[in-house]
Amino acid sequence: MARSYHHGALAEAMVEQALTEVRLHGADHVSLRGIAQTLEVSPSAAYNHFADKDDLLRAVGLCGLAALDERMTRVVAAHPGDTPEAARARFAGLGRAYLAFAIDETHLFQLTFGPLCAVGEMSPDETGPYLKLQAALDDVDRHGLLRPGVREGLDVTVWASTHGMASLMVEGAIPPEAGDVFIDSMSRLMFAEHA
Amino acid sequence: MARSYHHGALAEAMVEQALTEVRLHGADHVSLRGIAQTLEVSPSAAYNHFADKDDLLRAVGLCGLAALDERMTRVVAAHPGDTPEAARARFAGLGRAYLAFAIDETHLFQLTFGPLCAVGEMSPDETGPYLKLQAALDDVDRHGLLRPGVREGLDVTVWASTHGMASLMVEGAIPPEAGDVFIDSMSRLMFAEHA
DNA sequence: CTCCAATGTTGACAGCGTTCATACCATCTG
DNA sequence: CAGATGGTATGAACGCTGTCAACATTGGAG
Repeated sequence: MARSYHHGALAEAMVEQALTEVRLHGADHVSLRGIAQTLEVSPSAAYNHFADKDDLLRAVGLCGLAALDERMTRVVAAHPGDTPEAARARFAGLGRAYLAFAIDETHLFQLTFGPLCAVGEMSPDETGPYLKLQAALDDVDRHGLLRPGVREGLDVTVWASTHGMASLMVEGAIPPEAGDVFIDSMSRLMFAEHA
Repeated sequence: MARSYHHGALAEAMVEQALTEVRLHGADHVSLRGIAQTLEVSPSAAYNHFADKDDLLRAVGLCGLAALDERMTRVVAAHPGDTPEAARARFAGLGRAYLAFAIDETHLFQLTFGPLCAVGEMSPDETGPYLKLQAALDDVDRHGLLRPGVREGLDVTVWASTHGMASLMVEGAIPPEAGDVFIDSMSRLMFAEHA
């Protein structure tokens, strides 16, 4: 059946193949034709499943978001409990996971948060990373760890900071080792007493 | 002379044309052939001045950096003086200018800080924006406005925050109006007494 | 068993970046 | 003033791309 006229799961296969090629060479260097050839399928077969090339790449971008979300989920799971220490560990861990994702999966990160994917227009449940960050921030606040009067707008500020740090590291403007310095700096800014 | 066989200043003309097309449609939607056609020049003429298309786009990206730098220079000039108030105004103004640039020149911002341009490998004097931010941070610190023990790593943190905010606004993930909230939030985090 | 809708193919089109051989022409040399 | 030089532009060509319309094949529902 593997050799039959119909592929059976072309859509998933194309996303997967595109995903690995994006990981290797970046979104700009993947071609629909190349993917089709690797899958031993005619180039135009893709158009039964995707509106165009960008549509396929958007699907890959969603995989990137999912991968980031998974990393963050793991971090949350690794630091359970309702103690202040756990809350702080979760928060810092989430930041580190975000940066680690950007470094490990540079190309995927660029696609996911690039112009093609328009993160801004995603459905809320696809924006897991932001929600997790919000939750961690709430926990940290609930334990009274934040400096007073600092909470307003902090969700956005923290997300922006982390995302900017990740972006600049990906572009080579800031060396990857600076990640810890950043987390520390951010902690000093936010927390009442620095650990 | 305008009709002569030799153009005379093709390189500059191409960068300029590419710049306006990037501004309008984004770097992904400009073609070397299109630019050549607009300039009434053969497509291959470009290769006397640029190694390839990416090389031309990199030049455009530098224009973006210059434009940002110019905005920031204007801000510094608009708030002269060695008073604490002026220092704070300069600092906040620089942040706002960065965000405004990203919003006004979305496509240019994406190109300048995108994968193609590799901001990280630029010569130091091309990185004016970061230097200006550093200087403003020094001023603000010299006047004792910062919360104690917060200065270490703050250059990078502030740059990352602002850049991340700009990026997320550009991608549509955060609405442009949130800029002021961000500046306020950042101020609360950094400054000893909030204005 | 037949027909349908989904899925894949074939072939073509226009456009792209890039290259190579060639033509042009301002300027410097004799 | 003649001629060589070398930077600059041209033209045609190559291989590649995304995309489309017309056609072929198939599995499954009626």
